[in-house]
Amino acid sequence: PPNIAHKSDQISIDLVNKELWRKFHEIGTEMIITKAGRRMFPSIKLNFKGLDPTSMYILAIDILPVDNNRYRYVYHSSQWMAAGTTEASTPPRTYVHPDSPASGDVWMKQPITFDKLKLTNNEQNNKGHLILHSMHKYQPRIHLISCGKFPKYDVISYVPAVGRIDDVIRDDVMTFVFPECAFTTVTAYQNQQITQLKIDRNPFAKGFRDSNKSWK
Amino acid sequence: PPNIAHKSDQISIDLVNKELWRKFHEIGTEMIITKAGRRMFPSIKLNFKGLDPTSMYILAIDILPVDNNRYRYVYHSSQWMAAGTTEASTPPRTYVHPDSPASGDVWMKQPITFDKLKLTNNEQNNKGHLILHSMHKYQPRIHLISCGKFPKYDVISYVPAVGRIDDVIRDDVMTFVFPECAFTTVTAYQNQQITQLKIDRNPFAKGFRDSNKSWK
DNA sequence: ATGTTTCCACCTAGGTGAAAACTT
DNA sequence: AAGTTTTCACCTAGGTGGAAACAT
Repeated sequence: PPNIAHKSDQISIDLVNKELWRKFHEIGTEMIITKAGRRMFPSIKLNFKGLDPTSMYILAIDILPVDNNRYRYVYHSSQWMAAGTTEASTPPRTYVHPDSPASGDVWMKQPITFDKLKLTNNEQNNKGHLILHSMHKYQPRIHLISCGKFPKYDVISYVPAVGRIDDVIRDDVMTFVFPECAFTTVTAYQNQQITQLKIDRNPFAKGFRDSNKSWK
Repeated sequence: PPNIAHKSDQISIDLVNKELWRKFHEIGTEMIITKAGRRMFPSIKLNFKGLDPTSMYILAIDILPVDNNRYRYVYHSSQWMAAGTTEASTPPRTYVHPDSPASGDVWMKQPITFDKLKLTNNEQNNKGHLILHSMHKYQPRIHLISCGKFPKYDVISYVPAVGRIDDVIRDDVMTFVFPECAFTTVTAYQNQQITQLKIDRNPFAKGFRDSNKSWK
């Protein structure tokens, strides 16, 4: 259709903090989920190329279970083992990046981070957090949706509240998957290497930095 | 034109924190402006009624000088006195509310606050702050711009980056002025009653609360 | 003299992992 | 036993007015 950027454009997305993600992925990334909602660390940070500078795009993310298995962490082998299956969960929510919709211009100007996204295990959550089950493996997906030119007013960028994207026209949606962003959900860290890497890299996380002593 | 809400709709905007603004206005509201940019306190908090729930609106604010006078504060009479005129300043910037554009539904659901707006005296500011001159009197104006239905995707709300609205079609713009929001710009408070009221009401401002002693 | 800038102690607001309490 | 929730000390991030330094 006219006014809609199409897949055939040379659009590409790069995971900016790829190295950090891979460091976690080597060990086995764990994400804490809580009732109140917890950020992901690392967060997904993207670089865009090849967008039409004047077309509007909506950027969204969802997180799909990679299988129906429940996993448990086996300490002596430092591995996650499948431990039974669970029933199918409710359809995943979609988190719309708060800068959406924005012109290609805006998306390409600087790296875009999903740092406000929160994960929860509370099925009743009404704050737009993504609802996941603990002790399961998940794979985030990025969706870029082309939605034509914004009419009439030349406002540079647009930011949506948290919302859903349902019934999208598939031809205008590009989906990107970064395998290094897969993770296992937990309510408390299982692998101490993960804990240490989070403490080392997340500015908000300062555990027992010096010794093996507690704060008290 | 079709799809555009019109002035004839029974649209109204209420200043939610009217009482606080009037308390300041009685004394003579002062707003600190800095090079780096400073928030307004109070901030402008609005309630919307009568919008078309499914039409999109952009909400914006600008701040106009009320005259060409420069003012100085006369301590012994606790009054602002005109003290010479200044040349015409550059055309005022417009600050677009970061939730813009959003559907009438979203604007009406809860009070909308311009709490991210910052004022500066730096003419070279490139962060979208509103540029004002110190020791002048100003009047904020609210602009509500109807821009039709957002096409194709049913995203609930949109938030723009800081930007300008130029060349708007006047028929679709409603402008609201709250006289109690007028203020004088300063780089340091002149009237100590203003200082005290800010300290009392602004949660971020904690001056010498107990006595007349300094922190040191 | 008068107005501005810089720096800072003091706040609010909220993101962390650890530990203890709780649940099943 | 295994997993979840709650609480909390410790952080980052950033909004205040005061005081001193600076500028004109």
